[in-house]
Amino acid sequence: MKLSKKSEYGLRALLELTLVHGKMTLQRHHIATRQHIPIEFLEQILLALKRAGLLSSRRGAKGGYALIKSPREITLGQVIRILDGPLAPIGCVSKTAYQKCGDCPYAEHAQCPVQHVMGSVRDAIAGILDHYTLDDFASGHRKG
Amino acid sequence: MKLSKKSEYGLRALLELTLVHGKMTLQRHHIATRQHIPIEFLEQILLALKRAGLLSSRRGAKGGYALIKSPREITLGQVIRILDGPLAPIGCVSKTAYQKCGDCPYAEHAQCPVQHVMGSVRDAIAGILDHYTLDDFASGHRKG
DNA sequence: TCTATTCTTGATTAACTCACTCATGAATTA
DNA sequence: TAATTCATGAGTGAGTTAATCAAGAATAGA
Repeated sequence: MKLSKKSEYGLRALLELTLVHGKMTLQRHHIATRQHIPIEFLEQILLALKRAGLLSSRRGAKGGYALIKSPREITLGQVIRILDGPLAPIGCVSKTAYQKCGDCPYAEHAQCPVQHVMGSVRDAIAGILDHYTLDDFASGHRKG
Repeated sequence: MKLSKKSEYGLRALLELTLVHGKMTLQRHHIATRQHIPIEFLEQILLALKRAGLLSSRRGAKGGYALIKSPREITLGQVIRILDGPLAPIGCVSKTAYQKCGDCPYAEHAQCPVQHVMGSVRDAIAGILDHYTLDDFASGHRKG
């Protein structure tokens, strides 16, 4: 049930970008220095977030990265799905990337007890992360 | 945020043992066949659960495995912690295996936003898995 | 245009974990 | 004593994680 370094770094990078949103862009080395992230690894992460449509970037002197959308429109769930894949603990209960389990003897007719519990775990995780925006994240407050 | 095959198999094996609890023991090949689990891998899992005090075993002809405790006293949270380690998505919010994060710029004084959200994710996961017993699991019903 | 700066792409890597598999040994029953 | 079953520890191949490296393309300013 682990969050990867990739996602953790990604969230911390987005936090920096959220704090300056609307005011300025940030270069990778600024983000890397402030958040103690290895710069080349950070790059991969920022590019993945760019490809997913969350960030814009400019090359060259005075280049940098910026949030494209409002921090209120981006949830942590979205970010983690981009960087780590589905939130569900097991493929057969994922709503964004369902995969039926090959070896489960209960198969698809879903009397599977594992599927049942893990379904509620998935809902609990997604219930939090899909309602927690970058804005909430930056202000450090929880949403009701 | 994934559940390993090891834990999944472990839960399915315990399900079989729960169904016959108090009545008989089961041999690894029975469990393996019924639940489609590779037998040598299953063995490792059963032994880990034995070492953790959940199962008893007997060798030789008529040997087998059995639950030591009542299925009402064993939670899925316990099982997954034995086989997969802590439930928490990140070490610094684990209650059973806390580890402070080395590179986080917010360090221990816990104004860390990542720590904050992941803390609630941990609580949500543990809230479900630590209250869901093998008994609930076998009856396929959720606890209120 | 030239140069320095910065993002972009793709390849490569070491270390680790996952999901087994194998070989050998020890206990139990018949 | 022979067959059966659990017990232990080592080994393995594939895949993932967390980077690292090298070379290229866009931009700004001189």
